Amino acid sequence: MNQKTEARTERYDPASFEKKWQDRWAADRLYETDLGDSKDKFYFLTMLPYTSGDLHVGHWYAMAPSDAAARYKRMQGKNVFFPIGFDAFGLPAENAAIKHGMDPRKWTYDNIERMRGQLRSMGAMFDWDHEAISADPEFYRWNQWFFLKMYERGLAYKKRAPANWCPSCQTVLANEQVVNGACERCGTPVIQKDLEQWFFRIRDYADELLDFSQMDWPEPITTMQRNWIGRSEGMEVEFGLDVPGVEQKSIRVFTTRPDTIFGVTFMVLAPEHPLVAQITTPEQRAEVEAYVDQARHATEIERTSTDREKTGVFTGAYVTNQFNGRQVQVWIADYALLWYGTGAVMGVPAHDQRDFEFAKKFGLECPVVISPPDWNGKALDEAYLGPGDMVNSGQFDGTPNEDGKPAVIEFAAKQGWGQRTITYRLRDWLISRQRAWGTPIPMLYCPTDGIVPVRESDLPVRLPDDAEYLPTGDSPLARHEGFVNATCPKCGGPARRETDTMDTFMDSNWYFVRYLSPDYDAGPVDPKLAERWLPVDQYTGGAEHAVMHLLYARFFWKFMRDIGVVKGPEPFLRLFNQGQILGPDGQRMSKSRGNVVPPDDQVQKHGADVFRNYLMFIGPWEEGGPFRLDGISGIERWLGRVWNLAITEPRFGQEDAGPVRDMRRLTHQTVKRVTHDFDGFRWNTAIAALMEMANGLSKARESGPVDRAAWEEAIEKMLLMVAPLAPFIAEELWSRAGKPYSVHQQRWPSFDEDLARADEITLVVQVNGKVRDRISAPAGIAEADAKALALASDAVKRHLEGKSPRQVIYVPGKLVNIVI
RNA sequence: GCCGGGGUGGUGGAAUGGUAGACACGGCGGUCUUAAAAUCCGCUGUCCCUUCGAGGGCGUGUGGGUUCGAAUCCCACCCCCGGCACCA
Repeated sequence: MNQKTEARTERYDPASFEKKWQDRWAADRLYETDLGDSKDKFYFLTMLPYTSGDLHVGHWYAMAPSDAAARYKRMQGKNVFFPIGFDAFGLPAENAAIKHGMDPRKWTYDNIERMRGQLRSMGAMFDWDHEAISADPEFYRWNQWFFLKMYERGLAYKKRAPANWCPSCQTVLANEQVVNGACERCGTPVIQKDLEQWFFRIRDYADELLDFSQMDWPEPITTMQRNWIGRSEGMEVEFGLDVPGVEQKSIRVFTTRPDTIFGVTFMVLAPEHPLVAQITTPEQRAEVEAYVDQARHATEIERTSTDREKTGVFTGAYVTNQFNGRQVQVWIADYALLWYGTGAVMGVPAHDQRDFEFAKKFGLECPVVISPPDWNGKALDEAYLGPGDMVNSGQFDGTPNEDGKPAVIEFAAKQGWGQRTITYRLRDWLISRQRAWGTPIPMLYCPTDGIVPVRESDLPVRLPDDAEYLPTGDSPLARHEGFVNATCPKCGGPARRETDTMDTFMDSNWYFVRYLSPDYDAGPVDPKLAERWLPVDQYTGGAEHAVMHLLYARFFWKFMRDIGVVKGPEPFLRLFNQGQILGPDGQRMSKSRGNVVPPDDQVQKHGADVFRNYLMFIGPWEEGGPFRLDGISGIERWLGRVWNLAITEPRFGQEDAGPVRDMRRLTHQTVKRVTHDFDGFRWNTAIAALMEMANGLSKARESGPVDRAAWEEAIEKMLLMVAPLAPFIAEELWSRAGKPYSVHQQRWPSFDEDLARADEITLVVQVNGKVRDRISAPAGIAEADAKALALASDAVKRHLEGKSPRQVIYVPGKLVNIVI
């Protein structure tokens, strides 16, 4: 340092104060919410993290902006509850157990301990007193309780359903463990094996789930849910079956096109359809069996792909179309799915593209029964899907096909052949998992009493501490004698426990209810708190959950409402789905790809404030995208500038009205923009506005003395706006300015429309839609004046070339377009 | 394949019927310094013309359309991302 040095200003050094404030906030319990006071309550929920190990950039990307939004709500005077917990059951823990010989419980809880520390370093205002962990018996006990309630109400039932099965490992595989149709461990081709499994009747709620009117969700998400539920109205109709020795005398199909019933030339059964074995003729048997076997290896995506070459096999059997007495060949093809409709479809080649291709390939007839406009009676080149009059359709000839649909249904009903039916693409929810690290399903199998539920008073059914995880064929719990052997509550005799566990989506169905009273033991939630704090006001989480979790949770909420645990139609009033952050290579981050960006190094290097703001600045939150560190220095410079502006006073002095007005306008305009952007979760543009403000204040300070009142107002409002985004630096600067602790308990700054308004506008002048001039004009300029100003422009005259304008369009305060 | 989202400078992005490229990164030039870093200031889509004042053409994945005016709306196509029911 040389002797000439002025009092050197201290530089922005996050490491010097971030830890200090983190500890202070924790010691003061600054973020603890008084749940007893529900005045202006705001339940802000972000999806709970899975206990995968270390926190990665994706967690920060999800949680830092959620934290900023929760802080903003709090500054607006809401009593905000912002809890956190851990999704602790699942496959990765079990994989770790198998791979490293570790106890999945230890793996999970060690991860939680590490993640807690990392989450605290983020500076988020989580209320740790309400943490819930799904692997705690106090939590999963209520999963079991809910299961029993489902069972009591007939909403839980058992049936056979296929699961991925590796014949070599003798074990069930998750879809993730199947790579190109083969077992990831041993490479053996995976087959579908039928197992007895538990289901929840989500379809009973399908119509109610289609009602999105009681919540404010992004439209793409509701569209996806609507399509996922896939409600179709149509007809279920019987085709006569007469195969010697087969008891069943008809096959039912579901169709959304009853108007095309006279055009049926074949029927397709799903290869798994129970009738297939019975009706197949001896000559066709070998071919059919080979096809059925082959279909067991195909994934559903492959089977339903519309651009795949159609495959299928004739069973040798026929059914009768009762509408016209026509004999119709019965085929099997893998594009028919057993679970959808009746597992059988009628083939109308002329009016369904898939049927058309099938018929063409197998040389089946293709009679037209809906007349295309100006149809000449010739064969079609492709299926005709549009409207038209029914033809070749007996007594229905000449009926417009839309009227024909109800008419055909009515006729079928009168004849006793069928009826109007609604079917859904949505399937009942299979919740059984043949795994050890999950909630045990609380059911018993008694040789005398059959399936018997565990008594409520015997809950929780605890996971054993010493299960074996190595894959040897059975579910790991099935080999644990102490777990399996139980007593039947009905007869007192020996019984076996159900050894399957529940899908982990069960946990995420209701964890946000548990947060309210994680220690409550008289029920899943303290009813008083449920009444006061539910539903969730704002939910944030990854877009990848748009359908499954968010639909299951809505279903489960409605069930909880029906058993009186919660009130109201929907769990999440407002939803925001952020995009997914990808690795620098544009791929999903995963350890196996080696593209995981650990946030800890960055936090160490730049501080938590810089890192979280960088994530908010890189683009619109809903879009996500590849993560690169390229621009982080821009955020560092901006916060450095905020720091300098706040800790070094400018020269104050008397000033002209103009610059004072300009500074106040900058302040109020920025508050307006930032408020608006925060409301829409547009962090990137909010930060851009704050950067412009900081740049503007720097410039004002450099160019001479500034007005004290305007400056102090600017700095104060700027720090308040920075507070939700960068909680550490805001607190430090607020405290240095001698203002009362804590900046996070202050009110969000207000703005004045008049002060925010610009005095001058730039009037854009176009000739034939091309910009030719820009003229500065007073903000309130009248239309006639604006047009006159535009026509007087030299640039405009040059482009008019003497021609006179045909039309002059004026967009107030913005633009004049002269059309010639 | 189906459902949903997206494609804009060298890079991340802004603008959702009215000035394309705000705000940043990077680059170039300057200030300060013995020097470097940091800071601060200026320039930065592209091509043409230039008498150096400026002027003009092109430009938002591709092709077409609607409109006085299109990144924005409509139609067709291409590519990328998410989901597709046992990863969570």
